[in-house]
Amino acid sequence: MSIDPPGFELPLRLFLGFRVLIDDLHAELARQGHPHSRPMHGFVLQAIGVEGTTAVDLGRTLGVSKQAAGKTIDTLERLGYVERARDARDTRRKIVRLTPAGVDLLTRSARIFDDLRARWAEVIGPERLRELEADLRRVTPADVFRLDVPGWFGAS
Amino acid sequence: MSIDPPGFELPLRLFLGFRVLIDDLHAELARQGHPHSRPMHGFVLQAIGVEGTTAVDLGRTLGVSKQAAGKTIDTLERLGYVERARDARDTRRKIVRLTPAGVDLLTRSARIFDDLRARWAEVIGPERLRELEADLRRVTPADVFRLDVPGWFGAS
DNA sequence: CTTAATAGTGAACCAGGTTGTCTATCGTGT
DNA sequence: ACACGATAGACAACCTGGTTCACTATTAAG
Repeated sequence: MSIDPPGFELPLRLFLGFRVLIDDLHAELARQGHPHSRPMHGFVLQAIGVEGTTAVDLGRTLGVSKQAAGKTIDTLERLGYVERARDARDTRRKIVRLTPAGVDLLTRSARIFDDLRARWAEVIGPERLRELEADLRRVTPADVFRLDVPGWFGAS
Repeated sequence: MSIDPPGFELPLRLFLGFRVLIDDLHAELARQGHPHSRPMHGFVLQAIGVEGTTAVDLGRTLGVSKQAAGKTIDTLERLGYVERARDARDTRRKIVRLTPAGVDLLTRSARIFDDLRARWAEVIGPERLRELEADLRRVTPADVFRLDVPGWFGAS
């Protein structure tokens, strides 16, 4: 490689760590009956939450337009992970709620993430893993959503 | 948040760490005369390397089709970071090479990444940072390119 | 009660990925 | 020597998912 400073490895390793976790998660989710689940879905379902939300709010949470949020909801609805219901108080709004399949996906994801974390603890040791998480917490912002990964990384 | 296991934080922190580094890099690059540089560009320029490459090879390196690589090269060419030259040995091939602007972008990125890493070292301590990198190396694959981030995270 | 703000939707557009097709050129085997 | 398969690049069509603009329906406020 031409230009390979020490600082160049750090972002790569962080991303690869993220990616390997997400890939392992979805391989396991596919085995557990969610073959069509995509990386974005879990995050969106998490952002929707058990309380439900609306397209506008979801867009705000994820940092995308309400139209983009609406399209994502369409996809999740088609996959059976969410459903839309009219709000009696405000007939403009449509509440987006998790279906049992959506809750199942979130529940399994949670357990699988715990398992993957345990595997990391076996490799690098539980203490080092706790330190790694603590260190990352100190150098990253608190705001957890607003990933807006698709688009953000784009080359345009 | 509804479902918030310990294992759920780890991938988020990894991604946020990656993202905060990349965002800071591009904020600084914009200040240093590269306002149109996007996250993907640095990785692609790195993959092209000072030796140059072809669309087919670049596609192989990045894990995308040769057509997609060609489109990315079009963009970088339009921005003035690479240029295409005919290969005298094989007139089918077009060698993609970094322009001085492309080399400048890579050089500055390298220095800025080093600076950002130094800032992390100030926050969490140099020893902890080395441990963090060593630990990540043990849980991530060696293959550094093939990010194929756009698309991989998609919600389709 | 008029008017401004908000929720959702559709259309047009853009970026960037895919596959399929096509031409030009290279390289090899007979 | 030459035919033929493999390769490089480009073009088109299509898909996804993002954007903005425009529009309707409904709520909230002056």
